[in-house]
Amino acid sequence: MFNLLYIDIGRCGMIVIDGVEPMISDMDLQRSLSVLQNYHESEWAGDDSLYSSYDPNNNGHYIYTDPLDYPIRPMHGQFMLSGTDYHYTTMTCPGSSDLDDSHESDDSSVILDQVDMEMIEFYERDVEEKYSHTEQFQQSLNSAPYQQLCKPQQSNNLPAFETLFKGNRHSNNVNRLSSNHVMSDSEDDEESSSICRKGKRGAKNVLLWKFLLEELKKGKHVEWTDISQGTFRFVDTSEISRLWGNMKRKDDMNFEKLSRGIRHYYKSGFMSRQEGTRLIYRFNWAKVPKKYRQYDPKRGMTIKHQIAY
DNA sequence: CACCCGGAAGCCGT
DNA sequence: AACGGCTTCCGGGT
Repeated sequence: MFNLLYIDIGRCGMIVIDGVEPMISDMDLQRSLSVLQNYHESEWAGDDSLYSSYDPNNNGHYIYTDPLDYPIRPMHGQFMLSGTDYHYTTMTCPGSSDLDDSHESDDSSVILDQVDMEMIEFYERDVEEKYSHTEQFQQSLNSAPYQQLCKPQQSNNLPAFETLFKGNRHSNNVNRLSSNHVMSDSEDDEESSSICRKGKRGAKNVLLWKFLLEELKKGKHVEWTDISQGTFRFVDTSEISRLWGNMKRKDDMNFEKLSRGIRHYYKSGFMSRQEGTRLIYRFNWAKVPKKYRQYDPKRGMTIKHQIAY
C-alpha cells in the first residue's frame, strides 16, 4: 500500500509520495483529485487559484483552501504514515508571491516536522513528471466527487514562523529515498524554496510574468486565447494595470508602462506578440520555469491546471 | 484615440 | 556597489 500526500505550499504545488518506490495509489489519487474538483466547483467559482493544504488529521483526507480568501492560520496537527508519527504545522508565510492587494500577504505553508524539504521538492518534480500522463491519472479526473471536506482547526498559541521554521529545513529525519535517487539538477528556477524565505511585507518583488500568469488563471482581465500556444488577450487593460500598480505600489501604473514591461521580455524570447493583432501576447512556454507552466509543451496541460480549468 | 515599438535613463530591492 | 527587473519618459509608428 502506498500513501499519497498532496501538499501545496504557497504557490508551489507538491506531491509527496511515501515509500521507496514512488507509486500513486488509485484510491488516494482519485480522492485527492476529486476533492479538488469538488471544491473547485462548489466554492471556488473559478475566481481563485488552486491552492491547497494537506490535512493529515482526517485519515488522509484533504483540505483545500485558497490562502488568499481563506488563509491558513497557524495550527498544529499530527498524523501517522507508514508507522511513523508526523507532526506538522501550517502557517502563513508573509511576502512570497502574493498577488492581491486586498489581502495581506498569505502564502500558506505546511511544514512537516520530520520531512526533509529537499526531499519534498525532489518528489514534486519527479512524481509529477512520471505520473501525470498516466492513464489512471487521467481517469481519476473524471471520478465521482468526494464529498467530505474537513475544516482546519485553529490554534492561537503557536510559535512564530521564524521559530518554527528554524531547524525544519534540514531536519534530522528519514531519508527514505532509495540510494540511487539523484536530484534533478535541471532547469528549474532557484526560487522553489519560497517556503524558506522569510519574506517582506508587501509584494514589491512580484514579477510581471508571474502576475500575468496568475491573472490568467482567474481569466477575468486577461484570458487565454490558446493556452497551448501561450497566447492570451488583455480583456481590460486599465483594470489589469491598476492591479499591477497596486501590487508594485505604483499608483500611476498604466497599460503603457505595463506593456513596456512585457516588451522587455521580447529580447529574451520569453514572451512575444503575434503580429497584426492588438492586445494579444504570447508566453513562450518552453522558457517558463516548469513550476509555473499552465501548459507544458511536452506533456500538455498541467495537472493542477486541468483540474482548475 | 488606443495600442505598439524599443532606446535611454532612473528607481529600488537584493 | 552592482545588477535585475522593472518604471518612466519619449519620439515615432499603426
